[in-house]
Amino acid sequence: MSDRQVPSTIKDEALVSKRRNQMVKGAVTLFMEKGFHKTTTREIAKASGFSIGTLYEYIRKKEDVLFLVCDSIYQRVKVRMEDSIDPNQTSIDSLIDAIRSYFQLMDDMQNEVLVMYQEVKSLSRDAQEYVLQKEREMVSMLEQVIMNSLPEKRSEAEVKLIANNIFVQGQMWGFRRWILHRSFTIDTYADTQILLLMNGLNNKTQV
Amino acid sequence: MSDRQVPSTIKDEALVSKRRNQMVKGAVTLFMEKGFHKTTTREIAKASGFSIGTLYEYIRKKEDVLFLVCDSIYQRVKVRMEDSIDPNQTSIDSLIDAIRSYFQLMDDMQNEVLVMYQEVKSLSRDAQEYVLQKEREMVSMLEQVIMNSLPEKRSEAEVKLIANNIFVQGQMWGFRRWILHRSFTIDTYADTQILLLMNGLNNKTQV
Amino acid sequence: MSDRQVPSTIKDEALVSKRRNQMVKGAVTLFMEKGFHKTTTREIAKASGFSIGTLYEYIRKKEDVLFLVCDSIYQRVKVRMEDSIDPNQTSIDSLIDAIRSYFQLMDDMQNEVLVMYQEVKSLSRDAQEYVLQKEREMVSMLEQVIMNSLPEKRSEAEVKLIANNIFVQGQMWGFRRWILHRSFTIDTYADTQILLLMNGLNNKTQV
Amino acid sequence: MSDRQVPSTIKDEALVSKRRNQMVKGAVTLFMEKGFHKTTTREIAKASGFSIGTLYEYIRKKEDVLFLVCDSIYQRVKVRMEDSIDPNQTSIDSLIDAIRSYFQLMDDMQNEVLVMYQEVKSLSRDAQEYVLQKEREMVSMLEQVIMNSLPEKRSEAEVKLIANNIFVQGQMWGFRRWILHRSFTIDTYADTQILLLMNGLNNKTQV
DNA sequence: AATGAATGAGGTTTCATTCAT
DNA sequence: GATGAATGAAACCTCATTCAT
Repeated sequence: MSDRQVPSTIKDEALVSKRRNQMVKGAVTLFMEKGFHKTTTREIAKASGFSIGTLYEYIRKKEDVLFLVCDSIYQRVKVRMEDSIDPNQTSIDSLIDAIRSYFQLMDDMQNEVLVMYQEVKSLSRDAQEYVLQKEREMVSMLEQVIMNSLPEKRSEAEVKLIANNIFVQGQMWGFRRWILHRSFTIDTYADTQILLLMNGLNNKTQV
Repeated sequence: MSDRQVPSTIKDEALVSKRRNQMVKGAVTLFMEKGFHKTTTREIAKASGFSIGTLYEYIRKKEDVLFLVCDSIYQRVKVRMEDSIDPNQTSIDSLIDAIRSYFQLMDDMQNEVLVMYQEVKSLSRDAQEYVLQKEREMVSMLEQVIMNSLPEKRSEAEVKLIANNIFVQGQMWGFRRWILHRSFTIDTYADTQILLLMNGLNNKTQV
Repeated sequence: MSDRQVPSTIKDEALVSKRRNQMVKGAVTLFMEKGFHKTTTREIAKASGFSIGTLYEYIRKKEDVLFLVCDSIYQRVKVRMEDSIDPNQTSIDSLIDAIRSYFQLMDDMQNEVLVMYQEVKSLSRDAQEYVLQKEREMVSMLEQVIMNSLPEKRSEAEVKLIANNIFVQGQMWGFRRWILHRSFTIDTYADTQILLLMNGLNNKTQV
Repeated sequence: MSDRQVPSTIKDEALVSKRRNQMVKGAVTLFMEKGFHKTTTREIAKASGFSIGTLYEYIRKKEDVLFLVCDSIYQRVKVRMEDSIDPNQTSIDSLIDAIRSYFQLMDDMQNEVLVMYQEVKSLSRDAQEYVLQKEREMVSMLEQVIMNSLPEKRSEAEVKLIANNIFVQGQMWGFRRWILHRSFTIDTYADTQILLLMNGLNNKTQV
């Protein structure tokens, strides 16, 4: 669906999907290792299992690959978030569950998230806007959960900030792994972040 | 001092410093606009106010410019942090002051921090290690303040995490400006983050 | 076969051979006129009849062109030497024939030999070693003929020296043309060298 | 005297000579190691013991350095040849002595000769002509000795060829060292060449 | 007379993209 | 639909040479 943004000369839509999946899979690894700019289209083609000519039957420009990668990552993240988060729940525990499963997701997709994180700026304005929109949607899923789960009413800004904090803390687990993975596993990381979120520095209670 | 890592063919050290400052100033703007990879060395030279030949008298490779930029940013951030943070203070208020001035600093240097944030991965392994080390030092400054300011003893991991959270929240003000600046000024942002940090979600008290 | 030393991104081996022949042909002329260093890759591409991009599909570095040139020359020299020299002949006349045809060969390939002569030192250590090996092989062909043709047994060193003398005298016809071509044609040159070789200075006999 | 061909902005001729000697000494080593083209003017200046600016007070173009080097080598070779060769002697032994001392000279100046050998072609037409002239003069010294030493009258061409052979065999000791130095010392090399020259292949006599 | 900072033309090489087969 | 050879703009970097001090 979102793929409609990247036109292909190939008619067979199923084939287009299949080839693009190959592409994204190959490209993520490469982008992770060397970054978008240092990865050549030939390398992408090779990693995807077809020729450079074929690659260009399914995209127009190199940047399209990056867009496809980002899009696919967001798609997968979003699906998994929707699966594991029920915004209609109203208990504090449901918020905690949501956070925990989001952190777990960020652990599973560390590499992908890292890539996206570092390379979005290489997208065109348009594509960047599209991607930011996706991110806004995800943040507002978190906002929903937060609002529904908290007993006392909070200001909109405060809720936004909490959502953003959680969102970034999830990504942080990936992009600051060099410092965080020394002191934490994903589980202790989640526990400690939740503890801090709930109690701040003034109280010290077990979650 | 740190410049020793990038050799120059020019002997006059004062001149080297001067020229490199010009370079860094010019490069930051360019990197911000188009990213490191899309910025050409000739553009850097021009923005620095000298010829391409002269540029290469002060660096060896394009990557050196990026290193110089990162180094200079860290240097400036560090100096300002050291100026505004007194790790020997033991009151909660001194922690709050530290956070506030760190956030202010991140507001002032938004662009620089954003650049560094997005481009470090383009540095060589060595240079990256050097930069990460700088970051570790800054995080541990925050750890110090936290440890000294809190009445109750916290676990090392917990302190580390709080320090990392604060550190990243500062950067976040820059790299998520597209979402945060709609709801906050740097002051309300600082206030709210501090509020959350202090009280978490369980209590609602005025700072 | 020997081409395996210079990898190409092009898969069609026949095409690789064809294009490299074009390249060598074009490059020899240029190297002869201006030397390897003063010849630009763009000039080589142009003289070869294709674009600079295409040139680099068939080589990795400019030096590869030089190697290909040297290799091709040795190949051709060797083939012609093998065609015209029968190392199993045992008469003095067969030695004389061998020398005469070798000199004729050096006359035909004057330019090529000159180029190789002046530019081998621009090759990498490895490539130089490879080229010297080829030369050793050719010198030992001459050694064979000499040993088989002479009635009396000579010391190994003496045979080696004679072979080297002949070999260098052949090249000398090319690289000292500015002095030799005034007094000799290739035929009188061959005659006189053979005369000297056979009789030295003590006797004066007609060949 | 020959230096007049390379103008200098410096008036003090003694100083010019001194500086140029430094230059030549430094440059020969560099040219030997990396060749003329891969040696930079800065390297030459450094090896000469002065700055790049000073270098250009004593020459106009990089090529001048090469010319100075070649000129100096020829000068030295010529002086030594004139010292050791008396063209008025008429015995065969005096020819043998001349050859032996010329070969010894070529052994002493191997590196210099090799450099000149490989780099003359980088000189301008004019300079090349000048250098070839020097070479002609040296070859004709040999021609003189040969003519005066031989009992029977030889044709001019034959004498020329013998002189050229000897001349090139001397250089060959340097530029084919990779093959000749395995089987010979300079003394056995000289002996064997003289033996061959005298007796050819038909007779086998001790010198 | 000596210095060395500044210059910029020009070299090599890469790589996204096209298009004939 | 797939291939891969061909293209050339454009990038990085070097280095001979100049000239103000």
